[in-house]
Amino acid sequence: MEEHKHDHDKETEMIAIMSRSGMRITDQRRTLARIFSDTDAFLSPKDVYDLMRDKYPGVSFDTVYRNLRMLSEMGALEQFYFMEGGLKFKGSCISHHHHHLICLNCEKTLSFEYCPMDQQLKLPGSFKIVSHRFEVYGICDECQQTGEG
Amino acid sequence: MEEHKHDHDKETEMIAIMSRSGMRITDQRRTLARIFSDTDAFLSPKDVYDLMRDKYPGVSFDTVYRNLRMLSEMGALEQFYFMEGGLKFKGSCISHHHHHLICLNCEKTLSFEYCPMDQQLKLPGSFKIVSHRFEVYGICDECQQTGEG
DNA sequence: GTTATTGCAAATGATTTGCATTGAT
DNA sequence: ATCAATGCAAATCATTTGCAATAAC
Repeated sequence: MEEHKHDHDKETEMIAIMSRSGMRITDQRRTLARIFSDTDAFLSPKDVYDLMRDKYPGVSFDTVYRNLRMLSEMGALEQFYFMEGGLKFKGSCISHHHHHLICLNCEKTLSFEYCPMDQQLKLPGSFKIVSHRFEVYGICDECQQTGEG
Repeated sequence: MEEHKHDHDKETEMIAIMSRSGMRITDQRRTLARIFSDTDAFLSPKDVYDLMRDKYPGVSFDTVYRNLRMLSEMGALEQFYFMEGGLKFKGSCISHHHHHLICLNCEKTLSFEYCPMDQQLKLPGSFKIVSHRFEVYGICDECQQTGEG
């Protein structure tokens, strides 16, 4: 059930972000960019570590963590905390604002354009709105078919 | 900046949930019900532990954890993972479906009725929708005034 | 050559578990 | 009296840190 619709633009963009932020482009980071441009799913640090080791048997867990954190901080990755699965990462879609459908089974994501904040929400009190979060969870086509949901 | 709009109904409801689920009503749990009916804010396990200790100097951290987890599982508490602050809990509002404004400063919450899923969202693919999440983050009235945001 | 990045090992922090004791029913 | 809940200590798991060796610029 591996995803391999490699998104070359995303890979290039990720490396560009690193460069722009003054990071050095190491082979590990190149591999990270490759991993995240190869999938739309959320990956745990362990997932990433395992994928990295395919190419770099000697890679260390802390380097994976360090890089995941740095890439998140500079916006190349999105973080998400799954109540059951802990913290996971996916390549971020910097290009435009949108929200996600998230498959509870395979954790792949599908983005969509509708944003609730575009409505005239009348919210109580007078909060100064800073950000919002809207996600829809379910079982994707594929997982429904393979009965894995 | 303590909240003390004690919600007696919520306290009663929480204890009722425990009873219904076959839990024994210990003093610690009574105190938990009290703590969560005294505030609309999210509390970390450490916050709860500290509040508990006011009444029970001898209470242990693991008991707090155990009870927070059990109460979440039986629906008396809602969990939320703050990217910066980790896992926190608040008394859940079982009565009706709604979403929250969450103050990024004091973590108090304000509920509102608008739900994006009531719109005719046209979502891509054919996900089987299971659940959703919508939260608005900002700075509450109070924190704006005290300049803490 | 200079400075960031890596791998290692060790430290930290959060959460969980086993077990004898205590307390609610 | 019975069985679940507690407190303690130790175990586990995730994440972070210090530092010398290494690699990118």
